[in-house]
Order: sequence, then structure tokens, then C-alpha cells
Amino acid sequence: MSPFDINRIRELGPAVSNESVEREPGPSPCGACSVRHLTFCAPMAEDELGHVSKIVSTIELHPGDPLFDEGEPADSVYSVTAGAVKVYKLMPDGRRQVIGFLFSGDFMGLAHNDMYAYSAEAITHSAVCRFPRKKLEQLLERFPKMERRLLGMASHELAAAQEQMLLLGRKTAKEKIASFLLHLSKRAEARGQNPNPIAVPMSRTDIGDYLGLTTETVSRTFTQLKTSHLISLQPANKVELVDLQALRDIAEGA
Amino acid sequence: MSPFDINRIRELGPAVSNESVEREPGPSPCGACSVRHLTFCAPMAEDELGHVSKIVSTIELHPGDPLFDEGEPADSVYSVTAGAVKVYKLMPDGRRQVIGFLFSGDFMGLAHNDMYAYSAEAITHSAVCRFPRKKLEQLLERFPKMERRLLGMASHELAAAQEQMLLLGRKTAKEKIASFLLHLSKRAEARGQNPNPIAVPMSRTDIGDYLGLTTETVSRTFTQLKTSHLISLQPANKVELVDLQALRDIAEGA
DNA sequence: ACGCCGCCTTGATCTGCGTCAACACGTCCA
DNA sequence: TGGACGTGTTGACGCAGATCAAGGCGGCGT
Repeated sequence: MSPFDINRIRELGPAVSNESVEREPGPSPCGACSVRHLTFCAPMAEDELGHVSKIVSTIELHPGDPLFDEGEPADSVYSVTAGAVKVYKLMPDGRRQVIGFLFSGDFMGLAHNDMYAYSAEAITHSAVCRFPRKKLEQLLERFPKMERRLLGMASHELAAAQEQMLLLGRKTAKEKIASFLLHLSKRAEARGQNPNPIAVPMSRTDIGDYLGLTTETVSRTFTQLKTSHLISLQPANKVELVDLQALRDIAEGA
Repeated sequence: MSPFDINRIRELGPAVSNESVEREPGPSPCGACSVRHLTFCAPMAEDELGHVSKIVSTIELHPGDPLFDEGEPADSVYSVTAGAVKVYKLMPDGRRQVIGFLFSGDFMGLAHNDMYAYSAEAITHSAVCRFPRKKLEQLLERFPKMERRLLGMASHELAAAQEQMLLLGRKTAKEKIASFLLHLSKRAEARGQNPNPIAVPMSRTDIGDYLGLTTETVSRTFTQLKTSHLISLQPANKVELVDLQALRDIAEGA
């Protein structure tokens, strides 16, 4: 699991160093960001790539750092290049709904009007790429095919959101937790990370706010799954999915 | 009161008839469909419009008629031109989550892969416009700006889905119902219909499956709001929002 | 006109999860 | 070294909403 084997692309734009690459689990803004440009816009011709790399900048975030808040003018779109970020909505009395957890390769900030629809905050030490909206739009003007890629990503997001509605509206606590773990595993695999002892970097409270549960219920359900030998809790916030099929059965409500 | 009782599904082929304009609140496939093309793709040049009208066909649906099922190959995108349609997901044991209610001007079927992510079924006597995916894609090739419109619509959908997550995960039954009624009202207004005594064409069961509640709780909450003089239930499934501000306060959890 | 059938409403009871509370454990810093 | 703090776990109890059950009502077909 070597984080980023750079070589892929060298940044042409500002704030670029073609040598500085961290191989750590920690963020590696530049290298990872390059990789992300590819993911974000791939496949992309050389000239396109040049244009894209000129408009981005990398931001490093520490655990708990806010990136933007719901209601702020949405002047940028972001792509996560390392770490984990949560996006959430708040009610006036403080009730919180986590809309999603973002990892390397995920994007956020596509707003249908001019304001962010949610707040974003780093969970772990993270790095994100910033795409100023104005410049991104100019780029879309120039390379209309990028819109299809964006549309594809938005559709994907939409399908995920609808799946989450089913979870929030109709699943039990146990089904929610099982679905959540399987989802995390699938996404880790998709991004080339170890899908089985999965990293679970977010707190019980965050998980609860994502699944429509309290931290106590999350905790109890974890121990229940552990006691039934479906999962095993490991050090460093890792969770091993011991009986995948049983978890799948539970997640689907079978 | 059956505005039209013609043959069930009447495919209108390439030509959009420009004369048949209905004046009824009931569905009006041809006229409305034309209008919808405009909405779907507006603003659109004359030649574009010509192209679009060549690829669509109109389908008439009666209450309870299915349009497509989750898991089917997604060969078409649909735009509702009259009536009301629900889209929903099912769990193996029959639990149901209604993902959304669609009215005139709404579209569905944007799938991120090749299968529909949900099932669609008419609630009232309805009409929808069918856009074969293949032909739509050719059109997108020819008129890339349409993709921006589609992207805008998808982003809008996404924001709505995220708002619904907050509702499903964190709101009480009363807050859910109040939010739902206000949402219906806003959408009726957006489409130029009466926003106050609002039409509520879907059943209590559908509402419950949309809000993550049972029909009994939906019913009880309606009577509770009625008893508190916040709403008034009128004949023909109409609901009057008597105290808008109080409803808004409840919906926001204030 | 009648009876059937869906949908809605209402009541009684049950329960999954929330709430409140206590405590264990690790980390940080004085 | 100790204590304050944040995070996680566990227990006891309560409640919002689910479940079970019983009508009411209106539309529709014969």
C-alpha cells in the first residue's frame, strides 16, 4: 500500500515541486493532487491537463479544521487528495446530519445555487485541491467534455444519496452499521486500499450522525456485531469484517 | 372525471403536434410535453428544439401504472409532463423507501450505470416524455451545452436529496410532516400552481414511505396539526396551510 | 341501491432506540 | 506523577413511534 507513486504527472502550475513527495499515510498535497487531477478529469488530453493544473491550489487540513460552512458563498469546488473529510448539515438546535465522508478522489462543493449546501471539516490530517469556480467554468467552456465527467460524478453521488435515504428511512440500527461497514470497505477497495481490516477514522458520534443514530447505539451495535463474531475491533481504529456474507445479509435486511 | 380515456399508452412518434393544447388541470401530453422540452432544455435555439422534438415520445399513465423497475436496463430518461409519479426503492422483505415525488417538469432516470436505481409508478393519471438514452446522447454530442443544463438539474436533485437525509435522519414526525407540506407548497408554486390549498395526491402510505414513518403516524400527525389549527384538511385531498410561520418554525426544529 | 374494497382514522399496547448516568481508558500537559 | 479531558463502553430507564386491532367512510361496479 504505497500511497502515491508519482511519476504520473508533474505539476506545471504554481506551487509545484516535482520532487517533494511524501510516502507517508499523512497528506502529500502536490503529488496526490496531481493524481487527483487525472481522476477528476481523466481521460484528458495534454493541453487540457496543462490548463487544469494551472487553476488548482492545494490546502492542507488538520483534524477538526473547517474547510467551509453551509450558507457561505460557494466560490470553489474541492477534491480530496488525502485523508478523510466529513460534510454535514446542522439544525438550529444543534442536531447534526452527516451527509457523507470523503476520501481521496472524492469531490465536494457542487452547489446548485451560489451557496454551499453543507459544511465541510477534516476528520484526519488531510489535503484537498481547490478549484476556483470561476476558473473552472472558463475551463468547462473551453473543454465541454469535462461536463460529462462532472455529470457522471453528480449522478453517482445522487445514486449514493438515494441509497442512503433507504438506509436512513427504513433500516434498523444493525442493518445501518452493517451497510456502513460494507460501504467503507467497498470504497477503500475502489481507491486501492485494503478493503478488509478497514480504517474507520471517524468518531462514533460522526458515525451516529451519518446513520441517524446516537453514539451509544453505534457503540452497542458494534459490540453486538463483535460478540456475534461478524466483525473484530482492532487497534488504531481498524475493523475487520470477519463474516462478510453475514454482514451482507444483515445489510440487505435478509 | 376522466379527462382522457383513450388508449392507454399512446406513442406520439417524432412529430409533436402543435395544435392540441389542453386547458384542463388534467394531463395534456402533447402540449405539455412541448412545453417540457423547453423547460428541460431551455433556453434552446430553434434548430435544437427541432432535434429534441424528434426523439421524444409521450406516454400516458394511469394511477398505479408502473413505468420502470429498479434494476432494469436504463435505456431512457423521462420527464413528467402532467400528473404525479413516485419513485421508490424496495428491500427484499418489502420495506419501501419513496425517494421522491415527481410532478410536471421533473425528470428521472439519470442512472450512473446502466440500470435504474429505483422503480417509478404513476400516482395519478399522468403523462411522461420519454427520451431514449442513445438518441439523447447523440444530441448531447451535438449540443454540448445541454450537458450543463443536465448538470444543473442533477446538482439540484443532489441538494434536495441531502436535505431529505437531514429530514430522515434527524427530524421528528411532526417536523417531517411540516417540512413535507411546505416542500409540496414550494414546488407547486414553482410550477405555477396554487401554493396554498395544496394538492396532496399521494396516499398516507406513500407519504409515510417517503418520510420514514408508518401510515398511522402520518395520519395521527396530520390530525394533530389540524387540531392545533396549523393546517386544515379539505375535500379532494387538498390541505390548507393555515399558519405558515408556525409550520416553518416546526419544520426547522425551532 | 347495495355491498364490497381501499384508504383513512383512532385506540391500546409494545419496543427499539434515545436519554441519562457512570465509568474505563488513553493522551496531554503541568 | 497526577489530574483533566476527550472518546468509547455499558447499564437503567423512558418515550416516540411502530405494531396490532377495530371501525368509519367514500367510490365503484353490478
